[in-house]
This record gives sequence, structure tokens and C-alpha cells, in this order.
Amino acid sequence: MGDSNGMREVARAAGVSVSTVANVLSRPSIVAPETRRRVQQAIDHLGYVPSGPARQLRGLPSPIVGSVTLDLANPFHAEVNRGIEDGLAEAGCLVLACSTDLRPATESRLLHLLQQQNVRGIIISPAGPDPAQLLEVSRRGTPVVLLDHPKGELDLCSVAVDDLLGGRLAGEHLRELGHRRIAYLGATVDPGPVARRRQGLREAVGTILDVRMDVHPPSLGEAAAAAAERVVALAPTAVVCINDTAALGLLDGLEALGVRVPDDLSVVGYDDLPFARRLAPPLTTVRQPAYRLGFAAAGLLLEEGQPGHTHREVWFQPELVIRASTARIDGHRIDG
Amino acid sequence: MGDSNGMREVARAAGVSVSTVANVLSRPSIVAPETRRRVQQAIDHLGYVPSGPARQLRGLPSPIVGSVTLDLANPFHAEVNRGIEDGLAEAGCLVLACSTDLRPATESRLLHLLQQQNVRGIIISPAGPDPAQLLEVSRRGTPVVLLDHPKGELDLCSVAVDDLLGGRLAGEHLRELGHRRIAYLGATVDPGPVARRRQGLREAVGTILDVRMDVHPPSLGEAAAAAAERVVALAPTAVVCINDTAALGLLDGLEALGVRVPDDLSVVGYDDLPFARRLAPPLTTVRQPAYRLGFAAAGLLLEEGQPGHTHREVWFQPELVIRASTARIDGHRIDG
DNA sequence: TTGAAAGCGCTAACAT
DNA sequence: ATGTTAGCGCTTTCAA
Repeated sequence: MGDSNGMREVARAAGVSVSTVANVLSRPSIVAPETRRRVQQAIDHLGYVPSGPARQLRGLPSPIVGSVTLDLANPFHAEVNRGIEDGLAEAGCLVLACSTDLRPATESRLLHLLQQQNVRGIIISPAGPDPAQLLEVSRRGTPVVLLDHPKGELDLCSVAVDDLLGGRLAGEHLRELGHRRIAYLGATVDPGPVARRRQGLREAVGTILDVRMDVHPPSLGEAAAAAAERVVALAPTAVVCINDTAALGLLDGLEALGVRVPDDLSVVGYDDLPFARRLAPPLTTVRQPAYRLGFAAAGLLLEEGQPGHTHREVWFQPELVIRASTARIDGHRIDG
Repeated sequence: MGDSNGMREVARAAGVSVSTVANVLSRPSIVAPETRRRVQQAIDHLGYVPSGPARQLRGLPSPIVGSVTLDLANPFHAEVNRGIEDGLAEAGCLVLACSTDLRPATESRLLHLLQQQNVRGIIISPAGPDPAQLLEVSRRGTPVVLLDHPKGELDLCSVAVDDLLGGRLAGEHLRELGHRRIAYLGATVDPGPVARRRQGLREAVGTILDVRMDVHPPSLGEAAAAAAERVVALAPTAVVCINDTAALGLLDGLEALGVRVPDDLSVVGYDDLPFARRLAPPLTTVRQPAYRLGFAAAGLLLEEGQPGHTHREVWFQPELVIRASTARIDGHRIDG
């Protein structure tokens, strides 16, 4: 019993033509109730499932949206992806989640694969500094939405976070506590948003002492733990970390070194992940509305389908959350 | 200038037929070097990208694999998804990540959508208790791999974790510490794997006091924090939580209630997420190899393509990680 | 209200 | 080594 050509099969079973079956599926109202019923019954009976690829080949939009982030296991990005998923849900769309690990080559490969799959659109936190490929993808008809990235000159939609402000918030907080010798624990090559945070930090504190880690080791947390020694060697009174996960690892590393937080060293994270408030010590950090970023990006992407669409940019503000991992400097440090 | 029929366009530009272009793409070796070069050049020049849907319509497998989990923002599942992504990467496949929020209706809808998209296969931690639909999907040609779920009678591949053991490990640990009155903080309806943990726990400790939370509220953590009162009302000397995220929230709730951990109450989590070791207090928990589960599942799924495939089951063992959130009972409690 | 027919872009015989 | 051809399952005019 061939269930080969799906729709033809249904048509035969219902004693109608394929186009009638097609109509029952996409414009039920124009089909006579009785016919509609028969067709529907045949569909149920055969367990017929329409073919997405065939529809897409005919020009209908795919329900799949690509999400390209640094790492889908990173809790921040996972939350963003969930926001995207929910934002897409009512439109019946699905998230194809991809990690770049910050490698431009991987990003490029993913972009190619997604284009090839004819996705409805792509939401991306660009890893590569060069937006040319993104514009090219967009120009060829696949809508692209930038995430945690201001559109700048780019002719694209974007969801931006004021990263400069985020960095500044952290820096000002530390300065108010009397810190002058401030380190920054970042990646060997910071992605765009992170680079802007660092810049905001520098604007607020003047000089910053850089410690760079290779983000690839088993995990970012471990990389940060391993970097503790290098941080301490710089003799800062405070460290701002690339994110909460790094801060978590650093806290472990510092403990192993016998450095007390915040007594000997203040530590600031970024993102305000759920665990930040319950760490030992509770982590001072800069909150970003991860879920809402994703949700907004999904909305922008779906809008791109509309007739008279023009690119928009949606901004979000980060927020400083002060906890116990930062403290006023006592002045009894080597330098102050 | 129409870039309409992609391949035909390239063929014309290179002065060859479509099938030669197709050959350059899928069997370059059978094309004359010079011709190949010309075609490749035309491809690059036009920025031609092959159409996935068209290929799939012709019967080639889709590179997309569906992953259906409880919640892709949940750090445990996020890590699983990353394992899947990496396990799939060398085969050039991509993960379509979906959350069920434990709703059977959502699971069912997703399964339908994925089938319709003609995905290469589906990796799922079933939400619904009824495996009928999964078997049906598999029977219709979409490979299904069960994740954190023993295959049991099912004729499917699966990656299973010994959840019974996990629950037992937690229970035995608590008994050794002298605990007799043990609560279990679960969801109103536990998904399969979690139900098995609870069973293992009961096997080890005899009776357990149930506290059920609605998992839908803003977040599981908040639901757990809110449930603290109900836990305390049961006057247990220890609580085992559905997972680390719930334990995190419960810790907050307990603190607000003035209950000290582990002095007044021992707390056990599940998963051993990265933050568990650094909470206040460090959390005793049962570790699951999230990443490896996903990686293994991806491997099984890809194997399903092979000629003489037979369904396999891969087992993983959970591991008790003892930290400071559990302590020997002092005997000065109401009951012991 | 329903049916016939023309492709969407591609692959895989098969023919040259 | 390259070209011709017949569809894959569906949507969509257009005709009946």
C-alpha cells in the first residue's frame, strides 16, 4: 500500500482531485462542507502529513528561524533562545539553534547552511567583525536580525543592549567604592557586545588591567578559574568579568589561592543569571533581560514578512545589581 | 537579472547543462577539471546557494534534527542540546530546539511540525506518558531517539540514565546521615525520568513527604522559593529537589523563612549544574553527564541512517556529589 | 465548487 | 564527460 505521493493518496481515498485536497488544507472555506468532511476524514485515516519541503519549493515561507549565538549551552544565550522560541510560537515558527564558539569560520559556515535551508530568517549575535556576509544574506532575501548589537550603519533590524552603559555602571560602582586599580577578565578576542562593555568600563575607570582567557577550554568557568593567578598577579582591588559564568569560575580560582572576596578583591559579573544572587558571596553583576531580548528579536523577524516593512532597532538597558562580592576599599592595600 | 532557477542560472553562465552543475556539487570527481573550474567560478560569481527544500523533495535527507525537551532555557537541557549539536556537527546536521513545558499537547504539536518539516530525526525526552505517537512517528520514517528514558518495550533507540539509582544514591546518603523524615520537592506531574528518581528515593528511604509545585510560574526557581513554606510545614529533616534549579530557589525561600541549611534542614539537588558547588551552602547533588547524553543521542540518531541498523540503548550512571548542604542529623529535632 | 495542468529547484537514471 | 529527461509533493492559475 503506497503512501507515496501523500496528497494524491488522500485525493484518491476521498474521491477528489489533489487540488481539492490542497484547498481543504489552505482555504477550507471554499470547499463544500460535505467534500471537506470526506477529505478531512481521509487525511485522518491515512495519517497524512503535508510535506514542508514541497511547500517551500513552491515558494511558501519556511517556519524555521535560525538563531546563531556564541554557545547555546551558555545560560544567557539559552534564555535568549527561549525568548526567541516563545516569540516565534504564535506564528508557528521553530528555532534552529546554532553555536559559533566565537569562530568567524563557523559563523560563516552556519550562515551558509541556514541560507541553503531556506529559513524564514536569521537572528544573530555576530561573532565576526565583518558584517558584509550578513548584508549579503539579507540582500539575497533571508531576513537578518542583529541581537545584542546596534545596527549602526547596517540596513538591518536589531535588538541592542546599551553595553557601553553596562560597562560604565560597573565601573562607576567600583569607583564609588574607592577602587582605582581595576582588572578586566575577558576573552582573547571579545565579541562585539563584550568589547563595548569593556569600553564603557574604561570610560568610567580610566585605565584597566586586562587578563585574557582562551574561551575554548572545557568550559568558560574553568578557563576563568585558571586565570585567577594571572588576575592576582596584577594586584587589582577589583575585577570585572566578561559574564557571571566566568565570575563563578574566578571565585573558585580565587578561593584556591586564598584570596578573599570581597575583602581582598571585589568581583563583578555580567548578566545576572539566576544563581548569581546565591553564590558565596552573592555576586554584584549587571543584569540583562535575556528572555526579552530574544522575544523582541523574534518579533522583529516576523515583522520582516509584512508588506511595507522598514528596519527597526529596539533598545534595552542593562541594570546594575549590587550584592556582596563588591565592597568599599579599605585603603590598606598596596595601592589605592 | 533573474537569479530565479538557481542551478539553471549557473549552468547557463558556465555554458554547461544543469546536470553537470549538479555533478560538480555532489560528485566533483566525475567532472573534467576544466569544466569543474568554470562551473565553480560561475557558482562563486553568482553567489549561488543550492536549495535544501528542492533536494529534500528529491529524497535526500534533511540536515535538520529536532530536539524536543522540557525547556531549552533550563541549563541541564541547554547542555544536552549543546552535546547534540556537537555530536551532529561532523555530519553537517543542525539542531531544531523545542520546549514542551511538559505539556503533552505541545509535545504532540511539535512532533507534528517536525514530521512535516521532514527532519532527519527527532531526539526527545517525552513529556507525555503515552509513547504511541512516538512509535507512529518512527514507523512513518522519522527516526526517534529517546533521551533520558529507557526504551523499555519500545522499538526505538535510547539514551538512558539510571534514574532509579540517582534517587537511591540521594536517599542512601541521607539515611547514612541519620535522616528519617525526608521530603521530596517535585512538579505537579513529574516527567518520566523524574518520577523514576523519586521512586529510587523511596526505595532507599521508605516513606517520603511530597511537596508538589506548579512548574509554570515565571520560573522553576521562583516556584521552589514559594514552596519553601509548604516544605517546612511538613517538618522534614531533609529535602530532595527535582533539580538544582529548584534547590537554588528553595534555598532562597528557606533563608527568607529563617531556616538554616544544613543545620535545620539538609537539601539535595539534582544535575550538578556548574553553580552547585559555589552556592551558599555548596549543594549536595546527583550529577548527570548532560553533554554526553546529548552527544550520545546524536550518535544514535545518525546511526539510524546506516543500512543494517538495529535499535540500541546506551546507559549512563548518575553520581552522588556530597557537599555542605547535607549534614548528619543531630538528633535534637522533633523526630529523628 | 471542483479539476487539469504547469511548474518550484533539484537528482539520478539513461542516453549520447 | 556531458546532456536529456522524468519526476519528488505541492500550490496556483485557469477552465469546466
